[in-house]
Amino acid sequence: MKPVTVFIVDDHFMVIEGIQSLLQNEAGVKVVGHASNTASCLSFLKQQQPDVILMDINLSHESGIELCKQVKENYPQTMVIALSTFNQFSFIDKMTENGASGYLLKNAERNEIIEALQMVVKGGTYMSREVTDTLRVVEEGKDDKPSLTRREKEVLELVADGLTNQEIAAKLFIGVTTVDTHRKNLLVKFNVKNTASLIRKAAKLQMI
Amino acid sequence: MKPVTVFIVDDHFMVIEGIQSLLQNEAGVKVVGHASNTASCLSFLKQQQPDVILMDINLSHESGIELCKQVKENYPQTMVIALSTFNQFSFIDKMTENGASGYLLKNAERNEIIEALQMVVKGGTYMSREVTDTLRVVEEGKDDKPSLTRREKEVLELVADGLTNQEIAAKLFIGVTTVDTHRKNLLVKFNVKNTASLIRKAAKLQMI
DNA sequence: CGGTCAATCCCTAAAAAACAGGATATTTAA
DNA sequence: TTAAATATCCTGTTTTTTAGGGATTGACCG
Repeated sequence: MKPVTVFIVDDHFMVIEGIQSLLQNEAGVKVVGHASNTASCLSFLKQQQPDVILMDINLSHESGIELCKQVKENYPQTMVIALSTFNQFSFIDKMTENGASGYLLKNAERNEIIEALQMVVKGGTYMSREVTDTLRVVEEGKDDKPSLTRREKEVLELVADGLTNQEIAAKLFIGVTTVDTHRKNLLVKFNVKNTASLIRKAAKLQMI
Repeated sequence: MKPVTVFIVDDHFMVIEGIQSLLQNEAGVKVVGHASNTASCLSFLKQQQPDVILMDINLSHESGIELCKQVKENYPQTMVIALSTFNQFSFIDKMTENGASGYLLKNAERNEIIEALQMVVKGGTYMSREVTDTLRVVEEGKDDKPSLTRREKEVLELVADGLTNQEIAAKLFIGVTTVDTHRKNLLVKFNVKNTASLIRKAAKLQMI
C-alpha cells in the first residue's frame, strides 16, 4: 500500500518540525515537503500533488483561507486539513466553505493527526474534538472578527486615524453621508454603540 | 561541559515536539521535560530546576506572563525565554518586566534557538531579530506614554468601554462637566483631536 | 509660606457623531 | 438570472463631543 503523501504549510518553523518529527516513523505516511507561505506552496504543487495538505490558517500576513480556495480549485483531488490554534475558531466555517476536509488544533497529538489523515484520504472529514466542542461555545459567544468590506476597512482605518467624516469623504472622494453609512454599518458589525468602543474592539482584534 | 537543561512550556503539542526534535541532536543542550499548562510546569520545577525555560506567552486560557513572574520569583536562577507568534508583540515588555531573558518567535530556526539558549545561560538577553525590528518601529511611532492621573486613567478606561460622559459621571459619582474636563485633558496629553485617535493611541500604548 | 497639581465644577457654542428611515445603482454569488 | 451584498446618496432629529473660557478646593513640596 502506498503511503499517504503529506505537505505542510505553516509559517512557524517549529510547527513544521514538530509535525515532521511526529510523522517520520509512521509507515503509512510520508511528508513530501513544506512551505511557509502561499507562493512556495503553489510553486510546489505545480511539480507534485500530495494526497493531503496540512495548512495553517494564518500565514503571517497572508490568508490560509485564500490559499485553501486556490488549491482546491486547481487540485481538487488534494485534501486540505486546516491547522489552527485555539483562538481562531471563527475561521472554521470559512475553511470548510473553501473546501477544507478537516480541522486540527496545533496541540493535537500524534494519534489524532494520523487519524485525521486516514479519515480525509478516504474522502471523509475530520474535526478535532475540542474544535467541535468549543465551536458551540463560541457560536453563542462574542469576539469574532467581523468581515468588513473593502470600503468599510478603509473608513475604519481613517476613523482610527482621527479624521472626521468630512475629511474621510474628501480623501475617498465620496459623500459625507456615505461615510456616515459605512460608520453605521461598522457599529452594527462590531456590535458596539460608538466610536470609542469601535476603535477599542478593532484594536483588540488587530484590525487597525 | 555540562549540557544546558531546557524545559518547554507550550500548549501546542506540535510546537513542543518541534523544539524537541530540533534540539535532540544538539550536544550542548538537553530537553528535560515539557508542560502544557501552568500547574504542571510549577509542579515540575519543585522536583528539578532547568537552566532555561522556553515558555509560550499564551497558554490557552492561562497567562504565560503570570507564570513567568512566578517562576522568576521562586527560581531566579532559571532563565526564561518567551515564545510567541507574530501578532503578540504587545506582550514583549510585559514578559521582560516579569523577568524574561529573551524573546523567540515560533518560526525561529534551529540556529536561532541554540543562539538564544547560549546567550541567556551566559546571563545575557536574546531578542529575535524580527522582534527587535518591530520593536524599533513601535518605539519610533510613540511619543511616549503620557503620564495620567488616577482619575484620567479611570475615565480613559470607561471611554474605551463605550460609555458616554453621562454614564461615566454616574459611575464615578462626579459631574458630567468633570468628566468632560478629564477628557479634554486626555486629548491634550495624548496630543490627539478626537476620541477615535485617542483610543487608538491608548490601545497602541497598551494603556487600555 | 507660596506654588504647583489634581480633582472638582460651571458656561456658551459650534462641530461632530449617532439614530432613524429611507432610496438607487452596481457588483457578486448562488 | 435572480437574489444578495455592496457602495452610494438623501432628509431629518437627537445626542455627544469638542473648544474656548474660568473657578474652587485640598494636598503635597521645597
